[in-house]
Amino acid sequence: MTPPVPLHLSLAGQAVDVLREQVLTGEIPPGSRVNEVEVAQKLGISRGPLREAIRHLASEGLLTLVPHRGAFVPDASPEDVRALFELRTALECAAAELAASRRTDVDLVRLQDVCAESRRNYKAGQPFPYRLDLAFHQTLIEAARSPYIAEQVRLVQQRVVLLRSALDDDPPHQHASMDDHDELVRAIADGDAARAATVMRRHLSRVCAQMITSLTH
Amino acid sequence: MTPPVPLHLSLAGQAVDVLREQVLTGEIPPGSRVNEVEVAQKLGISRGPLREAIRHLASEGLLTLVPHRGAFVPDASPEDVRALFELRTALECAAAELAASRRTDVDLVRLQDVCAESRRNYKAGQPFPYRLDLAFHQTLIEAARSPYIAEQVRLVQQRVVLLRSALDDDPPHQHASMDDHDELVRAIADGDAARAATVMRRHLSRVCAQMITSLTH
DNA sequence: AAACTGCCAACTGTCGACAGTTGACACGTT
DNA sequence: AACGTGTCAACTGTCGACAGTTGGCAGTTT
Repeated sequence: MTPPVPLHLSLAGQAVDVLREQVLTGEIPPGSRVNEVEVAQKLGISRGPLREAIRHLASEGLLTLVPHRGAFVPDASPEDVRALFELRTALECAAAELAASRRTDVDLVRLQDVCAESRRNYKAGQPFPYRLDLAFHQTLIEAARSPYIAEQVRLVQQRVVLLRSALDDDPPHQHASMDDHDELVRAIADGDAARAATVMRRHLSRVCAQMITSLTH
Repeated sequence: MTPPVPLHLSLAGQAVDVLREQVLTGEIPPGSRVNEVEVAQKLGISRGPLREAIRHLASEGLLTLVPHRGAFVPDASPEDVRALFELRTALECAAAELAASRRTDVDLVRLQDVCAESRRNYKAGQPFPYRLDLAFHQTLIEAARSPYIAEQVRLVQQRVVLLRSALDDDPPHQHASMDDHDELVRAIADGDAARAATVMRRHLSRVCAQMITSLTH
């Protein structure tokens, strides 16, 4: 029944998926260590594939390796957050510019749909789910049609998820984010690359500040 | 005495250095495969550490992995070059802006030194060595003081080195590059972030075009 | 009591061997 | 002769075991 093999990712690949999930959800908390034999047994695999998975996640920035000590889940300082957002800003501003000049009409519809769903959710009293924020930025990246930038944005967003601590809880911030998204879509709809970049920069600057304050309190 | 251990990199780490060198110099030509047992024997190590090294280089984009087939040195299409330079432009334009606003005086001196040495070299009839071009961009990145951007630029530059095919041979292009560098330094000296970004964008656009033409001919 | 020294357990780094898959070659069929 | 099939060698994926290093703990000294 199950497809013979194609679904059957290598053990290392499966381990990457499981570990990534556990790190991003905080099931393996920041600062803690990853014991190779212990985790390998828990996953029912040998240490070889698990090591491969660990190194892979380390290359994505989700783990940090210390020689002869093992792999640790990094916990971030405000300075780290600031530096990481400088990278994110560089990438996503460029993506916003490209999206403004390359977008198709279906790209535009997709972006508007995500924004609309966010509004609906919000008005229904629900918080602005991080899921929809991710979806918006993801859709924008696809509209930019720049595979290398897209890949890097994906990695950076992952690291942001790793550091984010309850960003969903601040209604004024949520409202501002949704406004930013709407304004971004308008700029992209107009094909105004410069304005798209400007709005994106302001948006990420706000998000970064919010993260740092919620990190230090 | 040699420090007790720190010099003693892990076998995997040593393998990474050796392999990276061989890939970047073309000693292992693009399109060719990396045989695990063969290379492991040649390096005098086991397959374990070598596999780790291969995966690491793959995460840097210097090798591409194919399940059950092995690791290959990627050879690029013009479309790849264009997409890669979109990423490079995003990163280095941001770096140029940051450098313009954060540079210290010694940063400025270093940049001017590199430019001066390039000029001297060029007037002496020598070609503009790629080494100095790398040095310039490296110095600019350091002046930007943004560690995450710096790391990504390093990785992208590496991939550019991998694709570049005799860029040193076109004198007009070299001249234009040196002019671009000089103008960049002036913008950074003035603290003019917007102009620095503009010049960097034009510079990389030129380099990209040059690479694509020299790739297709 | 504080500091130093030597030992020990736990864990990572490395190795060699086995199992499963892939692509190619040879053979047989139409 | 072209095509389909079966077999095989080569290589990657995975495993279990050994060696070297690290950090901590107990014992000793001042």
